Amino acid sequence: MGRIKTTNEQATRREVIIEKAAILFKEKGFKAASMREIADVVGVEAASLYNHIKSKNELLNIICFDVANRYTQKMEEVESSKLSSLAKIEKLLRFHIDGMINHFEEVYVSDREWKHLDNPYLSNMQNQRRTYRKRFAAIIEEGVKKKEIKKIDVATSVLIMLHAIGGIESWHRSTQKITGAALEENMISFLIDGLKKI
Amino acid sequence: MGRIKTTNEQATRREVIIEKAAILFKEKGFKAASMREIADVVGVEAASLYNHIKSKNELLNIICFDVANRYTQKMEEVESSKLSSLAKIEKLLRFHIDGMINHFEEVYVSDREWKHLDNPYLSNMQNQRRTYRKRFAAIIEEGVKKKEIKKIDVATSVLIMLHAIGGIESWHRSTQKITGAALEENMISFLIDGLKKI
DNA sequence: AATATAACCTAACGTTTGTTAGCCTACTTT
DNA sequence: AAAGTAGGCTAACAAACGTTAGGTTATATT
Repeated sequence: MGRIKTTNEQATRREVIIEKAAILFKEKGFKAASMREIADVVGVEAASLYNHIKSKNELLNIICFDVANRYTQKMEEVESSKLSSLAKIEKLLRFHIDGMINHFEEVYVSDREWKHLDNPYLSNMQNQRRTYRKRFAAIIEEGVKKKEIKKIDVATSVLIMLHAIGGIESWHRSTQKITGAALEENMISFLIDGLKKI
Repeated sequence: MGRIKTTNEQATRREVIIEKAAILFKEKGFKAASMREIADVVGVEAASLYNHIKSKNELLNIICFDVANRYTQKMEEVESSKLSSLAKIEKLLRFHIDGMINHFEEVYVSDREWKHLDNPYLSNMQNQRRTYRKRFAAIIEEGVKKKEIKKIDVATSVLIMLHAIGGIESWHRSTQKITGAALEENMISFLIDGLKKI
């Protein structure tokens, strides 16, 4: 069929495959997307993919942990900063929103398809997600204690915030899109206002 | 293996199959859940399922449209009521939350697996979802115009509200659960406060 | 120009998938 | 008790899946 074309940004053919896989996983789901389909999009026979990757599941591993590691790193950065609790939450939210806007496929796949990871990656991811939510909750908790944030149920707010951002998916699909920047401001003002003392 | 046992609530064996399928679709996703697994849970051989249903996809159809029709019906009921816009939104939100708490599997599957419907059901569902969001947005829009709701970007609020409720999934998984009723009140106060004029 | 290696191909494998055909058995109705 | 039917079984199917083996071509290195 021909060789895999690498653009300037994508150094290796491996990265091209991962990128195309992420798009397909997002559109059809991990299980429904086949290696033959990925190969088609890449412009190559299915067997040829195995010169660059070990397995279909490795593709999912890479995508999921790329995202998860970025999130963990950001959390560490934010935690060790000297910002107010409210400002910390805002920073994390903006990071999430930015991720959903600019690395949509990866983030979307990581969020919805991680269940199909196999061990030990699966339990690893479960831990990482649980830990992340706890650290997120701890920041809100601290804000409430310091009276920077109004008294709310912490667990419920975490749940709302982290999932609300998933809604950006429908922004991607919408025909009359407002700009990404505008969306970010709208979301922040809705979510952060929900935490502010009046 | 033995016959399918029907409890008092579940009139038909068909309904038992659908219920078990919904649980499995939720846990593994539609594509990853096999007819043989469903059969196992039901306590029967895979081939026997076809005495009660036409196909695997029919199971998904039933689950998805059961939910979608309930939502459409509720929307009609709310639209034709004489409530304020804010009260209408609250009623719809409470309905969503209640659905996520008390009909978790069905609602979850309907929301995340509808992409695997096949035509004409797929386009039907896409229309129904688009329409629902539009009607939801129209209520907020009206509330803003009548100055019952504070000036916000309507599209963004719809997106946040409808997806935030999806977060109840993580409430189900959490070990130290607050009660469903408490969760409902917490969510409502967060989301509705985001719409109220101060 | 000769050689080494990376990248691709075809062909095939063993599984798993949804589904059908044909038969047997438990229950219901008469 | 006899007959009818609903619900189950085994066996098998064709298609699709992820993946491997082994050979061929293109590119890079010497």
